[in-house]
Amino acid sequence: MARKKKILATPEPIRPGDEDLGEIRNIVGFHIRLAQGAVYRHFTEAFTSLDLTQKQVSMLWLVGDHPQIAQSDLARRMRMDRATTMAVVNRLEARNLLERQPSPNDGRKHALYLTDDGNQVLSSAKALINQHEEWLKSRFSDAEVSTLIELLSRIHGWFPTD
Amino acid sequence: MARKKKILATPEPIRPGDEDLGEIRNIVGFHIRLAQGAVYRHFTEAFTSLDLTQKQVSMLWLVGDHPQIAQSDLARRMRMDRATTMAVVNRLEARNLLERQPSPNDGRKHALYLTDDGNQVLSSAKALINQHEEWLKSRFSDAEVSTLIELLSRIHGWFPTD
DNA sequence: AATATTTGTTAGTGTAGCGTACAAAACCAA
DNA sequence: TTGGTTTTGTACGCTACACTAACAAATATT
Repeated sequence: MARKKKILATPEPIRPGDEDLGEIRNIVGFHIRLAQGAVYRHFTEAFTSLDLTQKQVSMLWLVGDHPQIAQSDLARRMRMDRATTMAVVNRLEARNLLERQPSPNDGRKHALYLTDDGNQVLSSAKALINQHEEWLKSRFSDAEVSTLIELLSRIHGWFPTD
Repeated sequence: MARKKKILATPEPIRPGDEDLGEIRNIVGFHIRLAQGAVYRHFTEAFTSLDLTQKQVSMLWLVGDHPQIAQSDLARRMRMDRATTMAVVNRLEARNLLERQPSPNDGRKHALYLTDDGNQVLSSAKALINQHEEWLKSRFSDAEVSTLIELLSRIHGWFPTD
């Protein structure tokens, strides 16, 4: 049930001679993928104790911010399809962090809300996220962080509102 | 064997009222993940005909640029562990795009090289990558592209050499 | 009322990351 | 040179997740 994870799977350190990536170093998508990988690994390490993935935390967070949200709404905001959203919700529900109840307005929808456990876990998760983000942001100035978010937003299509 | 993929799984369009992401919009990692997702989806669509993933193309590209490279070397450059690298190499080898041969210098290593098919597929892949990158870069000025690559490099730890 | 869309759901496929364990080759230290 | 350590490739198993396809119930549309 719980993920087996004892040691962080840090990629092996770069060695002299390994640095040359050839032409591929000019491919933006390649850099995004490597950066996401690095963030993913650090995130996973940071969340070993809570045993949560990036998607799971994002989902808890969004449900916490928007109680009674429907799965389809969650899926749109997280840019996932319904089937994948189902799987993540199922996992969180199985761990009693989140529950489904029928929506009063629309019989097709299920309203999602956090359980007491879910709220507690979300609080801990937010604390860990702050540490994780500090690790991530420590290499940038505030202006660079804003720039990075702005540039990334142009790719994924959502624009920061402040 | 071949992936079944007929229709791009574009996430459903954002609706009025969906835009509010709450506090999570300030999390850099969240934006990186969404951006990677958007790039991944466009990449997958672009590579439907060749039936290749981002990792598979990156691997073909690196092997093409560095013939006789060992798996462990590939893994380091792509920042993957050996087990995952094995899986990707196995898939490419099963499709006759890439082959292993014993390394003359080091009996432990296997030298990787592209087959004729692999070279041909890589050429097509590079053409598609150019189109894909155009799609990605079209929203940025040249200076912004450089900035983005530079900022992402600080995360994944590799610095562009030009 | 008939038709179309939305939503949740299940089932199945493919890709990927990681832990663990093992064997062979290479390297290093005494 | 022997004996311990490291590197490399490999196999097995588990988890996460993106996607397709298909279905039923509820709702919207015409």
